[in-house]
Amino acid sequence: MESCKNKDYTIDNEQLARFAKAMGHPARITILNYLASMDNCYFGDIYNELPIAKATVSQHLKELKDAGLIQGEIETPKVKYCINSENWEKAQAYFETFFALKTEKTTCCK
Amino acid sequence: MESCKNKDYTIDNEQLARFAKAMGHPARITILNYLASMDNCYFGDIYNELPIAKATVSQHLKELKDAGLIQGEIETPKVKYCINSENWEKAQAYFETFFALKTEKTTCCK
DNA sequence: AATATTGTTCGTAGTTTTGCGAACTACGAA
DNA sequence: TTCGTAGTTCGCAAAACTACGAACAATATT
Repeated sequence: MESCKNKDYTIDNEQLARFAKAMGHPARITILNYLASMDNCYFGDIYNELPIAKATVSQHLKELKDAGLIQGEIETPKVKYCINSENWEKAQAYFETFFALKTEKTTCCK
Repeated sequence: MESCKNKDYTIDNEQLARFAKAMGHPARITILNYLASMDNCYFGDIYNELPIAKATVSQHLKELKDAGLIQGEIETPKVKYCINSENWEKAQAYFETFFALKTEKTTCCK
């Protein structure tokens, strides 16, 4: 019957997935938690919170930055990272909306 | 100086990352959206919502099931999927708590 | 018994992720 | 200039992810 399956994913679903993917690693959750609750947010501090090599920390930070959840600023000789508030709130709204979809539903199976 | 870096990730951070990772693909977000808003949730319906092969759909469903976000039930000859409400709420709470951490903070850089 | 329906599983291919050490950049201090 | 500090980038390896077609299982229909 070949039903019309040339659907693409919606922009919103892509964006939510992007945020979720960025959060999809314990190191990155730890980083975000740390940044969300601290004022001091230098690379070295973050590195000390994590059980991984600094090269790897740098990579995770890059991914979070690419996803828009954090931002960095050079403060020679250190690098200061922090939450990107604008996108943080955007992400929060995305997740909130997403989970709210379910609310009043009855379970459909089992 | 070898600061003590044998920290592990916390269980909560691991769990949140697990949920986030499961949500980290547009196909899986689409599936969850669909299941969260429908009562009919057979494999075929889900398959028709997605621009990918059924083998791939099956794989994504398996990942969501492994992460605990959905559950399936055989209703010969079909398979009925739905949200796992208990874990859905757990995930919702995890994300809510996570994002709430930031609230009143001033931006720490830039 | 042969067919059709509905999904799952297998095997495979290509891409991405994760992680590390080593090399590198940029700057300040000795 | 040489050294130390603070991070990033490079190159590599192993593992995980994404996707597909083909084969398979389980049941219902002809």
